[in-house]
Amino acid sequence: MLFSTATGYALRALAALPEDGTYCLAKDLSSRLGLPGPYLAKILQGLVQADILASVRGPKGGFRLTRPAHRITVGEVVAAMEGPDAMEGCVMGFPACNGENPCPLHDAWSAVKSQVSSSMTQATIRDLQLINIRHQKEAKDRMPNTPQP
Amino acid sequence: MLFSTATGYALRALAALPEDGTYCLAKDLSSRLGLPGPYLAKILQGLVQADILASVRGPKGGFRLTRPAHRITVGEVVAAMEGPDAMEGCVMGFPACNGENPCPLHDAWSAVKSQVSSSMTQATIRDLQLINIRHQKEAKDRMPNTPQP
DNA sequence: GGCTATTCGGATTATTTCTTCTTAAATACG
DNA sequence: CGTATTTAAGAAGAAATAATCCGAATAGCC
Repeated sequence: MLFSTATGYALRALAALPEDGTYCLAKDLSSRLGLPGPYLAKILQGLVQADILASVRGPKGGFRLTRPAHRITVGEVVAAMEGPDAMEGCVMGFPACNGENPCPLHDAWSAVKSQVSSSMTQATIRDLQLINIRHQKEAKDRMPNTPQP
Repeated sequence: MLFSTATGYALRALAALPEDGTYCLAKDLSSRLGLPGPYLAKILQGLVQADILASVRGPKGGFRLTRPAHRITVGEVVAAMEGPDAMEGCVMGFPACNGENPCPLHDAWSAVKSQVSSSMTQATIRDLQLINIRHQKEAKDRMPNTPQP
């Protein structure tokens, strides 16, 4: 993966939140996604401080997005998790690599960076939600004889 | 960086080895490159087991490439360091992401992967050596009044 | 209003992985 | 055969990941 596991967890959690702004328990998220509960809780706290999530404690509390899902970009989340310049520097860590004296992967990587960066600023949490929805639908279609009420 | 620091160190060390197959000390490499000596030594050991380096211990010993630099690809080194499927899976770690149900970065990332992979299998250690050589030359040109004999 | 159950917030502690250091083994040379 | 040199391997430290615990805030109920 390109990013840290924590960033992956953050994105998966955000994509699993309900769209209607209902508060959602950290515990529910972790059990639903199969992620380590306490670790996820800490990640969610960080997202609150980054103003991506809002939290309320006490009964009926939990976490929700501060904005509609389509107003939160993937890039924003990555920046909050990994720091603003996560993709800087040479792919291979060569200090001598720069535009005038490029490493063999320099151009490929530059292209990659701008491509991924622009995709990240375009893609929103809403887009990620759709993956899960499609994924669930797909699973359902494969097994039409689901438990009846 | 795309890869781990250890992989970066490995590539930098390989690129700094003499071309003529002379044995080179781990200590020399680390001091020349400014890398932590013991850690680099361990990395070099791993490269020996991957049949990229050969080592001899004792006086006049050291490390050297098992093949000419242009016969060792960057991809081979990365695979030895990071495992064969270092770039597999979704960029964001989404389990639900696949070709039929892609995440918003899926296509961009796929393009990236094939681009970087092919660059990696084409680029060799020899190419990396050239960066350093150019880099040194450049530094020299900027400061023509170097110490005279 | 006060009590209680619920849920986040922060601190502390374990576990694993990554990095660095120390000691042991091997080789060449006198 | 002994000693200096150099890698090899295992031990120690640092950082990331994951778990646990208790305190603080909120909502609902009596």
